[in-house]
Amino acid sequence: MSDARKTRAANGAPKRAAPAERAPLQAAPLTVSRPELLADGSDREFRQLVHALFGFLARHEAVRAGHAARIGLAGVEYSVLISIGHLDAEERSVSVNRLATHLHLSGAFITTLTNKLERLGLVSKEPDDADRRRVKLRITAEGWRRLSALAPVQRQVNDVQFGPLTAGEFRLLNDIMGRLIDSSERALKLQAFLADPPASEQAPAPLPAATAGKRKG
Amino acid sequence: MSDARKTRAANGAPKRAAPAERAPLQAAPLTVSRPELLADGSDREFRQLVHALFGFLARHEAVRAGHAARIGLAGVEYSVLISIGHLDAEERSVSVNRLATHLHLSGAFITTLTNKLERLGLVSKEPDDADRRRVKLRITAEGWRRLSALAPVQRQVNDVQFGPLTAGEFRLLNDIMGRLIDSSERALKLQAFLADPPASEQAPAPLPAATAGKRKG
DNA sequence: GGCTAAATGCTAGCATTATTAGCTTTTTTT
DNA sequence: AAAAAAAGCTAATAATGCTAGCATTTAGCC
Repeated sequence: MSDARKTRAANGAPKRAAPAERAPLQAAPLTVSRPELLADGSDREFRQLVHALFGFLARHEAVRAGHAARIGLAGVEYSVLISIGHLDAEERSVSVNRLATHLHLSGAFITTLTNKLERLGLVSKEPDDADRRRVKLRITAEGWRRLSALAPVQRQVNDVQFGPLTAGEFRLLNDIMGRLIDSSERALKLQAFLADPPASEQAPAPLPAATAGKRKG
Repeated sequence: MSDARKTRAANGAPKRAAPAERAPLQAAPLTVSRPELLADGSDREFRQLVHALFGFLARHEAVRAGHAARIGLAGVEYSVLISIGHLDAEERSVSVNRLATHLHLSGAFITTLTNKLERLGLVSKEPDDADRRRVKLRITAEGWRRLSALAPVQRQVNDVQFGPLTAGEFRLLNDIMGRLIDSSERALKLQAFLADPPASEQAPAPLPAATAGKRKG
């Protein structure tokens, strides 16, 4: 009853399994309502964008995985490595938790990854003298060597991946992404609120200050 | 030897573990070279964009997971469900493999997911009369019902998530994403080529037609 | 000062997500 | 008709990332 073909084969007769009441071809209601995002009253282009974003994400991650593979790492591991570099340059001291929030991953997972990178000799962990609960993460000389060796190839690939962008589009895209991150954050809060309203509060008050609501990891 | 704090605690003495030759603070070479993507000869903004893309896409997935949760599904399952709807509307017949390539997932995984959706009564699978190896995927009436029930909430959340976009930015973003998907595809091919050049071909001929090269899933 | 509470990171166990390999059935090619 | 290819299924397995519980250090409070 789970394999249509098997069912048919077993029966021998072409008795098709309950043709599932022909679904209304254009039954789908709008998934967005702002007029700026509708064309001729249809959300077709909007759905297209949402889908394209996933498509791009898959490829963007694949490119990262490719860069990472060049120095023997998985995609996330590579992200952890360079993020240590960036945070170290900007903030002068990188802890496990700092990195975890930066990358939106759990502390435990960062622990696992940084331990592996330490074993590989790409990252060093020293106790932080100011707060000895903390660990100071740093890229080792060997770590920098690997990143440097990677750069020439990375440059070629990145040039192709972002080739179609003009300087203006590049700046605008950068700007748009910044705004979309913020608005997505707000959307997530609203979503959590709508999924789990604080009881006795039916009113669809837009933008609640903050709601607990269990959130998936 | 993997836990800096433990080592220290065990020793009692503050002997810090080999301070890891102070890494050059700005040793990182450029990761992109096109002048359109550089500002003052630095790739800082470009790195920022790459990072922002991951940040946004992570939240975009979280929003999808939230929508999905409303009808008791995981993020991918929801994507499979609506993709069946879209492909069915556009192409009139959706097979497992068609869906797999559309979503960039393996056929086996699509089989698993669609079987679950069938068990849940949201999707129907009938043997394709034209080619009986194939299965015709369809959203059931119940599936449409769930999607319709979801829509009002989805609309509110999507309006917030994409709130900052003007009509012009929306169209441009849509256009840019389309181009970036194509260029990313090309970047992946180049990357595969550079990782595994067909031997005896050292010349860095840009844009090879097509190379086999094992690719990670 | 001493007791409690909070914060940091670690380990272990597990859930989810998605792939590859091998099999059966049907279709296509020779 | 036989061989090769294509579609989808199952099983085993890999990668990814989380939660729970623990030890150590720090901060707050009386």
